[in-house]
Amino acid sequence: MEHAVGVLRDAAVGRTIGRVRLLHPALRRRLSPARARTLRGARIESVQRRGKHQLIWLDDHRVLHVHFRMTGDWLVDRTSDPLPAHARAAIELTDGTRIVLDDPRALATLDIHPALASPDLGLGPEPSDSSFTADWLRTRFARVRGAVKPALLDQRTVAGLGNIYAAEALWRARIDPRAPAASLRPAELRRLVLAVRAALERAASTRYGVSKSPRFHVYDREGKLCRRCRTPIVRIRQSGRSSYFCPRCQRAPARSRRFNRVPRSAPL
DNA sequence: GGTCGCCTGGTA
DNA sequence: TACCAGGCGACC
Repeated sequence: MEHAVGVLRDAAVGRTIGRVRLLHPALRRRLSPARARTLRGARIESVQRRGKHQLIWLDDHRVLHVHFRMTGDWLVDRTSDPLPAHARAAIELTDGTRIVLDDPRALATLDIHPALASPDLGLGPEPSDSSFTADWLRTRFARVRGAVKPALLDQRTVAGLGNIYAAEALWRARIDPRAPAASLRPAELRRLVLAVRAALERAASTRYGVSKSPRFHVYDREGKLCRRCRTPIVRIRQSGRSSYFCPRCQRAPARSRRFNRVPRSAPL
């Protein structure tokens, strides 16, 4: 994401939109071509990332709001070039630059927000923000009945964390993805904060090929050996998504096991 | 909370 | 051919 935003910023800021082409019916259903036409002549003032969202601020104070979903990316070329195979939208600038939304699965979204209405994205803190703390997680998770992994994927908990890096972070923090979110102890929450940051920093550096170490510790490693304890990695399904974890070094917290135990006084 | 549908492409 | 996919909103 950081990379994509940089590409967009370099190509677009300070330039003027000539036209925006919507090249896939799903995008045209969401944003009418007539509305897209109103972007003509707008100057791009700045580009901002919030979580997985990209906000393109225009000089008329409207916001062009882009979300890549699964497979979106930017390709920058020239208006005169042939369109790439999976071009779903194209932002043509008056200087001849073309910013192509390349998106094989065509799940990315484009929206225009009216002037003076800063979009409410419903996001929690960025992982790097000082407000993303163990205390914040404790507050969030206290109201959650379900497992920690789905709770961590909720963008209101932390902005920008996806399925892969949620799995990676839980592995780093040695937390069972099935553990009830509300059962996590302070020490685990502190580890989780650091682990989320570490996992995402790793994601950013991998993007540039800085790191030579393997891409993932657990994600997509079903049956392969845990890098810490050599136990085979397990894949399960949680809220419709794959979760990968090490059944040995990501144990459910001791406290939740105690909670689950039937009290001695309870009748059988 | 969980499941489905959106879309298309890669892989077994 | 079937299943899988890094997200998310609509729906139960």
